Amino acid sequence: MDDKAVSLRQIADEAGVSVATVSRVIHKNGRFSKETEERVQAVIDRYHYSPDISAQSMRTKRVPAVGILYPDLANQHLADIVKLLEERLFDLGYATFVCGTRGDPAREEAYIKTLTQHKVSGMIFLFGAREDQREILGDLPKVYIGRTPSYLQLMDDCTVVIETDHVKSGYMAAEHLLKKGCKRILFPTRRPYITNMIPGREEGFIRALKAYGIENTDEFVVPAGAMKEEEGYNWTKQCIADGRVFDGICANTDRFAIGCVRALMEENFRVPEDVKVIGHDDLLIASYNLKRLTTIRDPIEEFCTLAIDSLIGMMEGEMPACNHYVLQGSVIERETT
Amino acid sequence: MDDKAVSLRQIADEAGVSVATVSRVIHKNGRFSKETEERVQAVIDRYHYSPDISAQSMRTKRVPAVGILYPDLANQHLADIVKLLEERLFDLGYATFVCGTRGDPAREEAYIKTLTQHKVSGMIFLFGAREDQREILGDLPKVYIGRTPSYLQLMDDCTVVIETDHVKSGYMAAEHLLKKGCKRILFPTRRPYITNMIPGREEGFIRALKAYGIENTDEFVVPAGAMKEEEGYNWTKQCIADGRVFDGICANTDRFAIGCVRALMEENFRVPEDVKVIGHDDLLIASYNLKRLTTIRDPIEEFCTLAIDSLIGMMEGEMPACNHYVLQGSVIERETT
DNA sequence: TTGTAGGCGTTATCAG
DNA sequence: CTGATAACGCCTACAA
Repeated sequence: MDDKAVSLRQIADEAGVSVATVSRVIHKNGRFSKETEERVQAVIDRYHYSPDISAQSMRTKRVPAVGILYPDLANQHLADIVKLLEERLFDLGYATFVCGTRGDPAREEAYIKTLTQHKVSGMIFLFGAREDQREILGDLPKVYIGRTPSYLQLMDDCTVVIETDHVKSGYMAAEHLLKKGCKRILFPTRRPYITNMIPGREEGFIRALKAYGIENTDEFVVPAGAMKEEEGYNWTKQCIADGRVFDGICANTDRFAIGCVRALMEENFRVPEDVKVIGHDDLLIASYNLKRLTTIRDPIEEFCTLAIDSLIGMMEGEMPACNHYVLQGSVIERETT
Repeated sequence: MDDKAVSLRQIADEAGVSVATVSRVIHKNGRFSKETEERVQAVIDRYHYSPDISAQSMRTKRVPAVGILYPDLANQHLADIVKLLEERLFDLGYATFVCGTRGDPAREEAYIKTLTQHKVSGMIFLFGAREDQREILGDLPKVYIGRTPSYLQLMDDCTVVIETDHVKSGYMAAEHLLKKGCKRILFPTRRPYITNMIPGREEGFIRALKAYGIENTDEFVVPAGAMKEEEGYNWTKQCIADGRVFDGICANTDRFAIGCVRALMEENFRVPEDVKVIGHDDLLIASYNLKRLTTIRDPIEEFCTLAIDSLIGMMEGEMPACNHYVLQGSVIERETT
């Protein structure tokens, strides 16, 4: 009753049928009698038989596995998503390969090549497909979460994009502060732009300001560097040193926002009384900070559910019902606003 | 010059040699002339040929991939390790499968079965192999990081364990506080014990107290629940409510410690002046908290380097030079002590 | 040093 | 409904 090395052949012999029949029974392809099925199934169960993946993939050109590509797993937001995707995929019979591209196009390409060689059944890109890989990937099912690759003009039947409406997110963040009474909200903007950034949020921010009667929006968009704690801290200190007057900060990331809060408190501003701060991402870190951070959260569970459903569907040959989902983030109000 | 469907056969034909020769050249098995090698290699390069993994694994029973099993990727400590391992493995030619066991033995077993079916070349267990899988896994190379499975009595040539000396860690944490002048340090202990816990730290804590002349250690070990923020918060509030007198807390995790700090500040204790707190793990969250948390950090880079080196070695047929590495953590001093 | 040929475990085609 | 049998692409004795 040992699991090792039982082959289709042996099952067939044991059941007194041909390999073809066993194969049919396994794949429920019909064309076998009820009676044969039972006999074969019994033997399969008895031996705990399951097909050899290598042999299978040799003919089918496919392995029951998918690859997930992302810039960096040390980013908790991404780790959370990978976790959800992987666990769900496993339950559905797919193993998952992970690929930390570091946002490096060369590395991304290498990963794609490797995944292709491993004959994955599908791929999921998280926040960062750089190059146009449509040629190489052909009609392999793929899902892009979080961002629409610029080259993806028209959708085909093998790709689905799931993202949040960043303009809306930016708008919501700003509006949250405006409703709390802020009159002068600063928005740290990445200059120069990098692919990774989400300009939509800035646009949403500006729209919100205008909607609330603030016209000179340029004054409130202040260039910043990267979007980590360090930069948030320095940027805030600089704003203060420059004599800027403000009562709100609409940060692009929680990590940046956390740096802002620290700087503000060091400079004896009260948060949220003097300055309100809102972040983006809802990292764990956001809820256990200096001040629990108010933030905008992406609906990652929904991301993942949609992604898996779409991907599985495509991998099973269906056409995606929709190939561009635009979801909405939500405000998680805590102590900084 | 397209990459698709070039087979050994075609390369052989193109180069005017037999498939055997091409295979030998690829695997540098010797038994071919310098001249032939060049000719063959040229064709291989020209076609960007690389062997079909499925076909290869069908004979070799091995796929250039390893599986990493861990309880939960939402735990940042684990995500950090997975990141390091994966990126390194990829550079060495191995893809990586990830498996979130949720600490569930049944799930773990299912993952192991799947990985076996995929013919991984090795496995890495992070903080949590539950069952004795030696039977099933046979002599597959495996590395356990962070914890020695209880059943692993004697080491064989296909398994390596890498962990920190938890007694030492507990000792260091306590000693750090003692040296800072703490006289009454509390240690939250998990009751009842769960597999996941690391009793060694408690022992180290007790030893440190005794070494510093404190004999009634029982008084300072206070039962707690899980080791998250919530529990740390409640546990601290309870200690205060119970009228316990203390000037230090030696927490088992950063997350617990963070809850402690929050509770302390709410109760108007000054940190670190009135009470000093030290955590464990050095999560990102630790360095951007209410107060930047002093903590004990495991040498995860070293974990990963050793793990990869050992695993790769074993996968290439070498015997591990050492099969039980016991490393030391280190104190990262910040604002809470 | 090089080539031939068998087999790894499946799936799929094509007869019965 | 069922059974031979030919691929699939590679590795590796065994021969030459």
